[in-house]
Amino acid sequence: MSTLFGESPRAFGESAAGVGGGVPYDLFGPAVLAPSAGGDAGGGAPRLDAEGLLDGLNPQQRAAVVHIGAPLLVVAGAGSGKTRVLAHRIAYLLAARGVRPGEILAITFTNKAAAEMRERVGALVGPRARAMWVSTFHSACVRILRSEAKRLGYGSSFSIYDAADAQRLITLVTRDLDLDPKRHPARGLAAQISNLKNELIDWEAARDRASSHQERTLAEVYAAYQQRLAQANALDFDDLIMMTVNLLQAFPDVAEHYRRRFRHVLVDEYQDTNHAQYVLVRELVGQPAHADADADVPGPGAAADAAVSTVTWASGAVPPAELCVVGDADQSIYAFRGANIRNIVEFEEDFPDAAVILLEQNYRSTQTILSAANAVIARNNQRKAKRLWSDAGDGEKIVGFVADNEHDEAAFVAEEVDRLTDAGLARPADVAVFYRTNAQSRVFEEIFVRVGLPYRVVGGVRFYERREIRDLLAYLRVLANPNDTVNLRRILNVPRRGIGDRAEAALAGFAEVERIGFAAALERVGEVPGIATRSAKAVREFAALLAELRAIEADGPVAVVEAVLERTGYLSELLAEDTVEAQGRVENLQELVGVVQEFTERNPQGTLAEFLEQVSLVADADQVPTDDGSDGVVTLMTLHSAKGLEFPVVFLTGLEDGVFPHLRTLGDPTQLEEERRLAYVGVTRARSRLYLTRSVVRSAWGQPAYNPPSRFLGEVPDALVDWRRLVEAAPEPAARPWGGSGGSGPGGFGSGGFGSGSAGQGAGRAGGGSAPARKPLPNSPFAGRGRPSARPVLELRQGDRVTHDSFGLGVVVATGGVGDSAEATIDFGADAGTKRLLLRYAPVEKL
DNA sequence: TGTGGAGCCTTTTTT
DNA sequence: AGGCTCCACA
Repeated sequence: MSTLFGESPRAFGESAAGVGGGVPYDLFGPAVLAPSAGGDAGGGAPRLDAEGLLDGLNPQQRAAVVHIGAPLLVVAGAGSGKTRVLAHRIAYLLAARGVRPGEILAITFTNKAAAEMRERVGALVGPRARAMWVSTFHSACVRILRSEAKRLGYGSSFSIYDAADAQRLITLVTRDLDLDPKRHPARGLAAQISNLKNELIDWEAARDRASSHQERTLAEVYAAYQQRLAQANALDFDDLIMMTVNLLQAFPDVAEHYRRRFRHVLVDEYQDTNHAQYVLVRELVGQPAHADADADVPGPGAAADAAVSTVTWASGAVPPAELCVVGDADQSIYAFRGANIRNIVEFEEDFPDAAVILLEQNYRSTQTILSAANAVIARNNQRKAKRLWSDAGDGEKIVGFVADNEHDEAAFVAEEVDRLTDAGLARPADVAVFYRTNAQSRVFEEIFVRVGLPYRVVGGVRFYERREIRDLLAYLRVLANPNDTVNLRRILNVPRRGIGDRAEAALAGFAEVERIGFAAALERVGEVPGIATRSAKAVREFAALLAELRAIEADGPVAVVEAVLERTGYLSELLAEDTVEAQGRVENLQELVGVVQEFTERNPQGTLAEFLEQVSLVADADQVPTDDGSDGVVTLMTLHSAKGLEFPVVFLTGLEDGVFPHLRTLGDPTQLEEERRLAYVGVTRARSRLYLTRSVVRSAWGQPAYNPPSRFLGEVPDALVDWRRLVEAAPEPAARPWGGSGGSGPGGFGSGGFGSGSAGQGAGRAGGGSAPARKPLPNSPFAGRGRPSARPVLELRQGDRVTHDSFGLGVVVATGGVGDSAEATIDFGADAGTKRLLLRYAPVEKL
């Protein structure tokens, strides 16, 4: 096969250290595109021994596997073998209960989880597993929507818009509506619309319930946005779920079709479901709404309440499918994007005859690690009691380390990995480094590159979000769906071909007036008023280029991709640039061509549209390196990406109040509890060795900040931790020795330690007099830079009352940062709202 | 129409 | 510190 690059692209699994992002590993496995034929394929599967499937399971696991009938909730603590239970339950259904594979629908959140489930089930039941639907919420919905799109007025080749596409389209909409982008940032609007969709509130309902000016504007944007999506034959991520729900509710025959088909619905990570997903599951199961179901749901209003279930289930209709959900409320870490912990907490109210099985035995970690996890999570108030235990013994103590600064912290991690590998105690592949925010990965990368430690960053600047990749994909999407306006406008002048903003606006205006699509307007440039002759010529050439590319589509995805790169001049422009950066972009494109080739090899009949669909539904968590038994690489990722994984050695870094827990959550007990669950997730990823590290100084926004130790550190019992290094007392007033007297209370905040600690220190620095006792390190952000403030920075604590020159009276709800970067979140009441202010500048006085 | 610099805002986490 | 948008200029 001829490639544009001569050499065939390197396999992406082997990217060298430093290649961040990357491509998900098993995205195009044949099973993903397995024929959707129902029924019992592969009759030659091994005859399953039902009893054998129960071997090696503990009594609770066994109960979950054999449970029959009523809806089942399996509360699965971290490491309690839930994937095993799900896989065995599915196999057991086939072996002992005569269920046909086609009757099974198993839903996960990530492709990786789906792939793993598919593999585990496949190992138990053989090729018959192919006939099951084992997929993510989103792919399952896409599959349903593709076959039923016509009913919703969509073409079956609809595009899927990810968050970035959605935001772009919203920007266009706000421009059309003449909204001030400062007052109405697309990002915020996108988030709000997403929230509405997660609550199954469509634009009409949003319009009807809008009571403030803000809400009316939002509804207006929502309506216009939805109209534009329809014009582009596109659905955004949230639509995939909401539209499927709408479909099932609006067309009883469709609902019945799927209910007849799926007699067993299994849902993984149930604690992460949002309202829309919850309703989707109910609709699929066909669970009859019990008398007071509506009353039970503290939904976002009448619209959502009414949406809970339209299922009226009379005799003669399909009986409800068997439902089995698995989850752990303590690992709910996605409330910020609409996940509703209520779904799992109130499962028994939703399904009155439900059975609940609790899995508390952990097969992953040492008791030391579990005791730490239990102690931390116990501080959360609103939770059902659950204590993980293990018979694996105590194992190693947890190692604590206080670094001088973030570079020092990263160096410690690198040295420690080095030490463990030299001693034969671990391979790089056994090690994971976790942090709260993606930005924190950089320091680790710098050090790892320097010392030659192989690593891989999961997430961060994602492969599919790089500009060149998005550009190329935009071309492909336009070819697959000519109405995809957002992507068409993206590539209109990429690479530069002389079609500027002005020409674009003229085309858009013409399309609007003529009520035709943007693509159609291109074809009629001649009639567009106000367009420069030169631009019109460029547009004609561009339209011809698209036609030319479209003609190649029949030759398969690989040919199309190569043609796009060549004939658009995209590649030659990059090559001509001759910079390191451009070279990197070329390599990325090369990698994408490799992905397309791989897709084609695995799916010889695969179309461009199918390829794009796979790509759209990729997530960060899907790119975790697989352990192939080699030494592998160290994995760097955020705590969120870490869920569901396990590593023999885990470094939990950046344990500072303001970093983790994140600054934005400090003032809100509910959000703090979510942060604590995140800590719980992080700790429970570790099998045998856990490191907890923090840094005294950390540069953020180019400014050094002293952050107090994370409150979570104080929640880990002293006896479990071996502090490898503590810092002298100086920068941290002795108010709170780490691991000391229990830290702050449950959810406690500002009770002593934290407030006084940070404020006192702030005074020390800001006053310019008593600098921290520690001398700056050569590479410290302080080196050679003394920058005392012009005036002492105000010391504030939570609860302080203040007055602001323009906002008036307020109350401090949270503080963070120290010295020049000290800031406070202050609630100024109904008029001004809550503001986050940099105290160095803010005209605030303490009362 | 394209370019370059100044100034801005950013950072939560993402299916 | 870095990436992006906006504005002034070629």
